Amino acid sequence: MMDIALKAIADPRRREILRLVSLSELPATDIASHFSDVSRSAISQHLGVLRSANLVRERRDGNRRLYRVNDEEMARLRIFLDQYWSGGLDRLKTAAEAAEKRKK
Amino acid sequence: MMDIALKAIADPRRREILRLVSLSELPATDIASHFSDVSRSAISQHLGVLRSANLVRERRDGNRRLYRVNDEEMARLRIFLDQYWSGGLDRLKTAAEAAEKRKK
DNA sequence: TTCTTACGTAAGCATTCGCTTACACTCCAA
DNA sequence: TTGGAGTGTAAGCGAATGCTTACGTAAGAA
Repeated sequence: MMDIALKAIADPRRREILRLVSLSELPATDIASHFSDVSRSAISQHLGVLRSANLVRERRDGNRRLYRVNDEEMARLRIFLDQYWSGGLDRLKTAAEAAEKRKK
Repeated sequence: MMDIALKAIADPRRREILRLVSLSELPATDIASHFSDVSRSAISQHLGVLRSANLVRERRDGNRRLYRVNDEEMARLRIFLDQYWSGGLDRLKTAAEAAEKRKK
């Protein structure tokens, strides 16, 4: 079931959508207009994927549908990855911090 | 370029492989024998995907090829996700911790 | 040298994916 | 009530994916 979410974020276009709707709630048209090289329908289908992965929430406002990121599901996905990768939040945290320190 | 890694971990079979080689270094045959419902060749191809995503390291030992997880690349992937999802490690950490606390 | 083990890789196939075009529906304003 | 704006969805298509079988190759063992 977490599989669907992982497949969803594996697509760069969908990650960009997630980034947009994490900054502010947006109607589908506005989201689509951010992608000049692809049709509105394609974006609508991407939104469908994100919706079925429960990574975005949809709210109706008259004619429009406003999307925003589902922070809770994102957090759940993150926890899943944490536990999967290293069997513990702590070990991962130190690994990430070490890598970040090395970067500086 | 992080795309390849994300696509790689989107597959449940490959995640299971990563889990195995994060516990201990293993020859390809041993890895394959963990999957009864799929051929050795399929696992070899999965290993190829993980290798080109730089998520595993390969070491030759005579006839065999020993695989282990590449912790450094995993950490890089994790940092990428952290920054992508919430634009900062701190906000993510608190969100994850809050979700975990809610779970208890 | 000649097997055998341990592997990667090529070819082919069914399924999935991301996209486009075309269409259907729901609001709301005129 | 008619029309346009905002949106999801069906159909179809080319490309990518995951799998199988078959083959190729390197490293010991016999």
